[in-house]
Amino acid sequence: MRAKKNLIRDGGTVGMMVRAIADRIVVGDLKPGGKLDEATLAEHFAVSRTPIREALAQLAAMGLVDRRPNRGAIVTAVSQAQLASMFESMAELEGICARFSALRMTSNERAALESGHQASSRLVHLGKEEDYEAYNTEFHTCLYRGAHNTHVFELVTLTRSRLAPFRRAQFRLSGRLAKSWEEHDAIVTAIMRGDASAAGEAACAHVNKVSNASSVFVSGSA
Amino acid sequence: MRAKKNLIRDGGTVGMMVRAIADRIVVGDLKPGGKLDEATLAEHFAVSRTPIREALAQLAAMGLVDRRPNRGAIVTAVSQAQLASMFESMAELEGICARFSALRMTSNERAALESGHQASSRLVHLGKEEDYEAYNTEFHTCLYRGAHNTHVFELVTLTRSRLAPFRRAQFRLSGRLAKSWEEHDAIVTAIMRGDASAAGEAACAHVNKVSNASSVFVSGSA
DNA sequence: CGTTAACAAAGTGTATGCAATCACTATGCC
DNA sequence: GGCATAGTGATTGCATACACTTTGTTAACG
Repeated sequence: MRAKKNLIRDGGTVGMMVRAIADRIVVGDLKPGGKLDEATLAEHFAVSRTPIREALAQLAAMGLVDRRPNRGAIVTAVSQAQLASMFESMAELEGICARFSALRMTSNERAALESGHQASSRLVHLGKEEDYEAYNTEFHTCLYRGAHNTHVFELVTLTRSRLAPFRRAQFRLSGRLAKSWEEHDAIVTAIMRGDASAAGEAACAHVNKVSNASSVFVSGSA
Repeated sequence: MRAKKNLIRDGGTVGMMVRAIADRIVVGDLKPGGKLDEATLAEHFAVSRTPIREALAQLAAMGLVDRRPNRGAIVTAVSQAQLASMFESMAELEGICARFSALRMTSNERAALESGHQASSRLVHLGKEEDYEAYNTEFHTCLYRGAHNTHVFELVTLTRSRLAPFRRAQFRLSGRLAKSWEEHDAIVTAIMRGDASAAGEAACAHVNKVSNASSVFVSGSA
């Protein structure tokens, strides 16, 4: 909540720059290991170095950049092992969310989850990757909210933001769209049944599939 | 100035102040909702406001303080619901660590875990609460490391630091020491057997017990 | 010719000053 | 008498200036 508040702080100068820099990192405009010169960034955003330093501090807290003492800040370069650990964590966290969701979701939340899921089947048949990706984010956010645990929500959101750069193009893999929907279906069905452990297993397996799909791009780019 | 810099060699000035302020929050010297005035803190640490601001930013990222735009920073006041969610998260995270530890701990790590655990039994019989508390921290850190997942380690460490203020006095409850050891024993035994699910269950249950024990103090103080 | 030490340049860390925003209070109006 | 509004005080946020650390290059010595 608090971290999110800092992220979404509209109108704030530093918040805007945080999002701008984070976007540039996620998009790949700034590559891992690339130097982030404070003076250059200050000139780019037409501000002084002080707010830039604040922004870099927040980005460092998010794990997107790495600040070395007296040696400047660089875009965080995640090793293959670290990436695997993040995906593994993500799978576990999603499993927790799905488990809790199966037990705690309100009837409204269940209805919204199911209706959105059924509607997304159209996107799959039409092959609308972009739209499905947008819905996918929404779907998972529903799971996070449905767990009714603010701290888990924070942790899973943090992890997702760190993984964002590596998950971007996962749906480009042929057949991934349909498989994703089937995996979602298993999760939704289990949640509707109130079967916590099945929902947890399904969500965990789903993320692990995404992990495998994304690792292709990682090894390809690195 | 130079003499002071020699003193704070480890981690830099801001890191030192972050730990100092965090300690004061954890100890209870600074109470939730208490205002953290930049000028006062700057005078207290004999530095300017700039590094204080950096320290507050890091503390905000840790979730220990809450920075309101243009309204100053206060010690984070966690609601009962948020606290419960954090304990629940902690239980799940520890469960994950124990599960992974059962599968991945090296023989050295297993030996260290078991020997430390057996040695701690002396502390229980002698009723050395302080020493046992110190060992307890070490024990759980072993579990976190044994999971061999850097990201989970980060998440669980973050959560533990946020919960630290509320877990301090848990061992003051009569009989909690012996029960804690028994719960540890169940975890260690399961890990030694390589029984992942049993280890996870045991660790999860252990933290939930701690949650119940700590909630007494929370409701008592608040 | 290789190695080391010193110097210079660049960039981060810190201090201080100024401007903008927010809370509090007092006064005027309803 | 209560509420709204304007003024004042304080505190945060940003900019600029300076000091210290680090790094790369060059020159001198072994």
